[in-house]
Amino acid sequence: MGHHHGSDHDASALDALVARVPLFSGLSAEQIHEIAGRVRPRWVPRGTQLYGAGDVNPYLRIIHTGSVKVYRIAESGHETVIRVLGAGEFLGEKALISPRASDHFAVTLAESEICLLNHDDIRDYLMRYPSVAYTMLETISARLESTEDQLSALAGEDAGSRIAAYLLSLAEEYGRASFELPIAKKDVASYLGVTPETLSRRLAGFEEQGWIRQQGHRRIDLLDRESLRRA
Amino acid sequence: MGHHHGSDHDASALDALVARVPLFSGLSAEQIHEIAGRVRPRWVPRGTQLYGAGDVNPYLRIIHTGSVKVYRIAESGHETVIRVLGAGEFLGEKALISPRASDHFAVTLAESEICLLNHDDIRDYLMRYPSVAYTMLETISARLESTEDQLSALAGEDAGSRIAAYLLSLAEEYGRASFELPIAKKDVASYLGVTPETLSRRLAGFEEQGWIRQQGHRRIDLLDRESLRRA
DNA sequence: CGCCGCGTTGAACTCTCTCAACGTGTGTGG
DNA sequence: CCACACACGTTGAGAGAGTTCAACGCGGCG
Repeated sequence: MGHHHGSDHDASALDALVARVPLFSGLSAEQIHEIAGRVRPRWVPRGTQLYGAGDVNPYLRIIHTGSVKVYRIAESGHETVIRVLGAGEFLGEKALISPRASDHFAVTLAESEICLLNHDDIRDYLMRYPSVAYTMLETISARLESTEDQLSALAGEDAGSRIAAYLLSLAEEYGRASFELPIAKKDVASYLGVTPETLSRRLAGFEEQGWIRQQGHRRIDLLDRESLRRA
Repeated sequence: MGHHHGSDHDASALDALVARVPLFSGLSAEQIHEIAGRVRPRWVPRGTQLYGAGDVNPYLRIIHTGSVKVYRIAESGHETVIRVLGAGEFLGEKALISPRASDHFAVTLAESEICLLNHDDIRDYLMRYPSVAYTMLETISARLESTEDQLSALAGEDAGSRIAAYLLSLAEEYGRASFELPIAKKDVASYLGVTPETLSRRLAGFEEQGWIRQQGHRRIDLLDRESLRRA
């Protein structure tokens, strides 16, 4: 949409940008303005690696538009997608709290507008504004729960169940039975702890059963949610 | 050791108990005393279920002595041990932050002295004492990282590697090559995402290779860490 | 328009689970 | 204090789900 790659916001637009970030939702206009003064928004092209394992990362990153894939690479070389973050979400908080070298990777999945916040600044806000700390606690806690969900599903459910559950959760999130996968199938596969081949075969199986319909490589229609739920 | 099951602490002993909790390590003596006044320590027998899925849990629990196993049960019925908490650690914070019904279980693995803190009180401390919020953030963030570790290991490493890595992490934690498993083998198996049979076979294999030695059902000596690391 | 990465399909393999039987130790009650 | 019981742990054999390796078609980005 014709954005320049750089800071093309004037001061009030920047305030508005910061005000839309859930992490700062409890703050007053003055406090928002203070933070906006410390913030550096950047347009980042698709496919950019924000950081990798071993990097020291003195920034908290806030995603205004676009999306970011966070993943790990096990010693065996296997890549696991941990989560995908979208507009309003942040990443890089781990280094803020326990400043060891990061062991995960982050890459943009689409062109994204991302703000960088200095760790020292954020730590200052955490101490001065309890609502910021509390909101961050809420967010991290929700991530922990979701990661625990993935873990117990991986340990306890078979591939078909995990895939079906994932489709149902997408449908619920979008409020529709027809939707596009938010990430490439290979990333879905990694996120669900299966190989792309297995994902492909299971989806083909679901389609054969008449439970879903696939159009192109991304669009999926759920035709029989009840059967999927029982899968 | 002859403890009564009930509150057998006098006021100053209670202060000392609270002062030893890492969550409150940043607070002054007066602030500790204030919290101690709100706290109810309890002796809980081994094997007691603290809460289960579906329970609404208006308490943050702090473990003074003993240990607690936190686990989930997947829809398939499969039990997954998420983590084991020991002295100084807390549980029940999820309900505090997003008060939905809990979907996990907690049970004491040994007789434990546990404090109950009202959610309303804790929320109050979080807002008034930034160091409490910050320490909680540190803790939850470390748990998130450890859960992500489990997840990527489960998705990317085979059973032998996970077991070897677990043994090595125990040795590092204790600072010795000889140690006792902190939990029963069946719980270790669940934590590592394998069946007890597989764990037993792999440990027997390690022993056959001369990498470890088992004594009784709990004690393990690491004889060749380098080989374990390569497993 | 060309190319590379993604997705799909097939076939063989293997790791782990499942089911079953047996041994062991720990805690409890007589 | 001993006997028993039950949960835990071990070992064996068999089955199955998912992976791996390979080839091919397609489509989207440059």
